Formats: sequence, structure tokens, C-alpha cells
Amino acid sequence: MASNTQFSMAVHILTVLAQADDENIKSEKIAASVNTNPVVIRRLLSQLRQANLVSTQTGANGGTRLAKPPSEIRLSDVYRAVNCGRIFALHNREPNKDCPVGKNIEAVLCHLQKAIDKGIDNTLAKYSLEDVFEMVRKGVS
Amino acid sequence: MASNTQFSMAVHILTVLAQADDENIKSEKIAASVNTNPVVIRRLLSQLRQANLVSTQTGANGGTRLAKPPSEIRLSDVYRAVNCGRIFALHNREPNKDCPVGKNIEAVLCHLQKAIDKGIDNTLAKYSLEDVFEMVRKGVS
DNA sequence: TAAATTGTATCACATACAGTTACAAATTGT
DNA sequence: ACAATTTGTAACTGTATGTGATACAATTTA
Repeated sequence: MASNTQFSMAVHILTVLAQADDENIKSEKIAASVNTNPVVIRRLLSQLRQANLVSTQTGANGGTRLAKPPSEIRLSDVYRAVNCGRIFALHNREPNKDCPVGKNIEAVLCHLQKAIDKGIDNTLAKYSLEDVFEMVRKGVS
Repeated sequence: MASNTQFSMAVHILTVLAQADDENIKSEKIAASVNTNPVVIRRLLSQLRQANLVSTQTGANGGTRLAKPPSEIRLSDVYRAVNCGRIFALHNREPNKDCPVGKNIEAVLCHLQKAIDKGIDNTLAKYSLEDVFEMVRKGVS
């Protein structure tokens, strides 16, 4: 599987909204920047909305805006909003429970998954959407 | 198939080898513990061999053993050995370069990818194969 | 030389994401 | 009330990829 681009697109979307300040932005306009279909954008906006990161108005002259200031949106929030998947998957066929390793390895791997997830969360929590916006404006340091 | 199980299987394989100490272990035997096809195991062993984590002997009575003691194998080595993929992918269609956001967002995302990767590496470097073996034997604390 | 074992190419299958089309629901302006 | 606009979402397609299986050459042992 080509790993998924949802986090990348979500950050892109939110940055466009950050730039627009308090204006309602149409999915079509965002799609033009991301270079994809508006439905792809709306699907992601749906997830971001559930996470209370954006708010949307339907109907004519509708669109989407940030639900809070960019300084209050952490990339860890974004990651959690769009990412259901894990870094690696556990075995998809049960290991052999008659083997001492097969019997216990899954618990260990599960433990590792949690440790990694916490690490990613910590890393992304260091960046706010405001930081990203600044980096986009001025270039990555 | 959600994300890939290669890291999980690789850790499983190495733990089986750690348990076997200095004996040559056949791919078939490992496959029985992991509950998969021996070819799947051999493919992974091939990657672990390239990373100098195991050494294999072909032919009758052949098999694979660890190339170094479990205490000298870090899970970060394993992760690097089998994992070509990233946490998230960049856009697969070029963002619109006429948009100030689209023009610079990729550099920012690339920067974030590196930060996350370093975080994962740090997390996994805390665990040696010996630690995993102990956890498998005694249960995860 | 026969048997055992790995290395690897190749195929089949399942899954998931990206992209698209289509249409109902909601909202606005007249 | 009506037409126009915009979102929400279901459904379908194409594509990529990981897993698993089969097959067979190459290697090693006895």
C-alpha cells in the first residue's frame, strides 16, 4: 500500500484555512491548492470537523474555517484526527501459541506500538499550526 | 491488509533465533512459530542479513542464526532493516505551486517526517533484542 | 549422487487509499 | 417559493502493495 497521504493533506488544508483567517473557504478552492478532487478534501474536512479543528457551513456561500486560532492547534491533534492506522501491524495470522515466543510476542509488540505512538505524539505536539504557517511563509529553518 | 507486519514478524523471527542461541534454525521452523509460509520468513531473513543482524548457511543442515549477541541488536536496527516506508506519505500529486501554501508545504512536511523518524528511532533504540526476549519470557511489565 | 535447505522469481489474492461521479440536504438571495 | 450554490456521503473504479503460495535453481552435507 502506498502509505497514506491523509496527514499531509490535512496539514495542507489547515494551513490554507489559517492563511484565510476568518473567511469561509470552499472545498473546491482548497482542492485547487492541494491538486486533488474536492470530495477528497471534504472527506478529510469531515474528520477534522469531528475533531473540532474546523467548522463548516453548508449551502450557498458556505465553506470551512478554523474552529480555533492556529496557535491552539497542535499537529498531534491533526495526526489523531486523521490517522486510524499504526506504524506497524501485528501479525495477521495468530502466532503459534504452542511456541513460547509465539505465545507472548504479541503482547510485547503491542507494548512497543504504544511506546512509539506516544513518541510520535510528543514529537508532533511540539508544532502548532501557527508554526507550520510560519515555516511555509518563511521557509523551513 | 492495513499497514505492514514486517517489523512484527522480524522481531518475532529474531526472538526465536535468540532463544535458539547458536543453533542453525530452518525457515520452516520459524514459519511454524510465526504461522506463515517459509518463503515469507526467508524474504525477511534476506533483509535482516543485509543489515548484518543474522547469518545464514544454505544447503542441507543449513539455517539461520543471529550474527551478534541479542544485547547488541537494537530494535531501531530492526526497524531500519525492514522498514522502507514512512509514517505518512507526501502528496502523490504535486501541490499547486501558484499557491503560496502549495509551493512550500512539501518542504515543511518533509521536515516533519524527519523529526518523527528520529523520534521513532530514539524510542526503538531503547530496546535491545535481549530486552524483548526477557519480556517474552517473563511477560511485559 | 541423493537429500535437504536456502534464494528468488512469479503469480494470485485481499485490502486500502485516491480519485471520480452522482445526488440528496442545506443554505442563500431574489 | 424558487433557483443557485455548496456541502455530505454513498458507491464505484483503478492502482499499489503486502501476504501467501508454487516452483525451481543453487548450495551444502553426508
